[in-house]
Amino acid sequence: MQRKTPLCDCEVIHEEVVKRVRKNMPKEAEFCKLADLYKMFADTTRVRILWALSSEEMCVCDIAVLLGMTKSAISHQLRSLRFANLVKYDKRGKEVYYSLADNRVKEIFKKGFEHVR
Amino acid sequence: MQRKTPLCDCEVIHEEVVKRVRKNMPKEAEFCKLADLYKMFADTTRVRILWALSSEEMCVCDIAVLLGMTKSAISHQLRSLRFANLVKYDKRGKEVYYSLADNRVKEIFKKGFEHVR
DNA sequence: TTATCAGTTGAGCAATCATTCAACTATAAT
DNA sequence: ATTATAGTTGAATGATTGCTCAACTGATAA
Repeated sequence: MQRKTPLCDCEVIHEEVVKRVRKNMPKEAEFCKLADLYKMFADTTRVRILWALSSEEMCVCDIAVLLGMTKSAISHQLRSLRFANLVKYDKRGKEVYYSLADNRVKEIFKKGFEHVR
Repeated sequence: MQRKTPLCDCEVIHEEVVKRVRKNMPKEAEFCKLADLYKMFADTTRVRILWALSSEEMCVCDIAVLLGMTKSAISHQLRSLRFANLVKYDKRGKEVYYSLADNRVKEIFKKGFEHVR
């Protein structure tokens, strides 16, 4: 994800435009965080997991059955989602129950589905 | 992005949960479209381009200068964004002016930034 | 204690992807 | 016509990523 700061290969054509846009531009770090957030929604498996958890909490096996995938694959993805603070987990006995960290996740979904349809 | 239909490696633990969730589950194609949409936001360069275009229309050179990248790199990304119907372009003389395809893009942004901050 | 099952983890692999580079098109200026 | 500039394109490359596999942890059941 790291990006070096390369030189551009052309002259400014509309200096005022560039200046104006740059003025309000969020910091690189903000864009990184934003991209990292959307990365979590940028994969069919993760998006399906998130959708499933937006209906109710589920354990890893349930999700694996639902999506027809291995526990390992699901667990790996849940790890990323946990890292991104999108899901929380709760170990009860042998099982681990996952649920959405907050309902802002649902809102992001909604916006997306609106656009897609 | 294609995904084969592999077998899961465990028994159902909560059959009712799985059934219930599966019942309202959107089709795979829907999730694919959603993931593809978010993929466009899942990269710092693209997200910065989209943000820039959400302020005003810009030509490729302007964007290249703004982001300190080559025209080629920018052009490649604009191509993806055009393919995803997120930007439109308008050739005027030697320059090509890009702008957002519609303002739903901005709304998606807003949701994202809300979450990140 | 031993066996079993839920879940995690790390290495490895194949696929995807962002950028570079060089060659190209098209428009404008001389 | 020639030259210069804006932009596009395709191949090549290095990095990232999603899944598999096998080994592991830790809790329950026998």
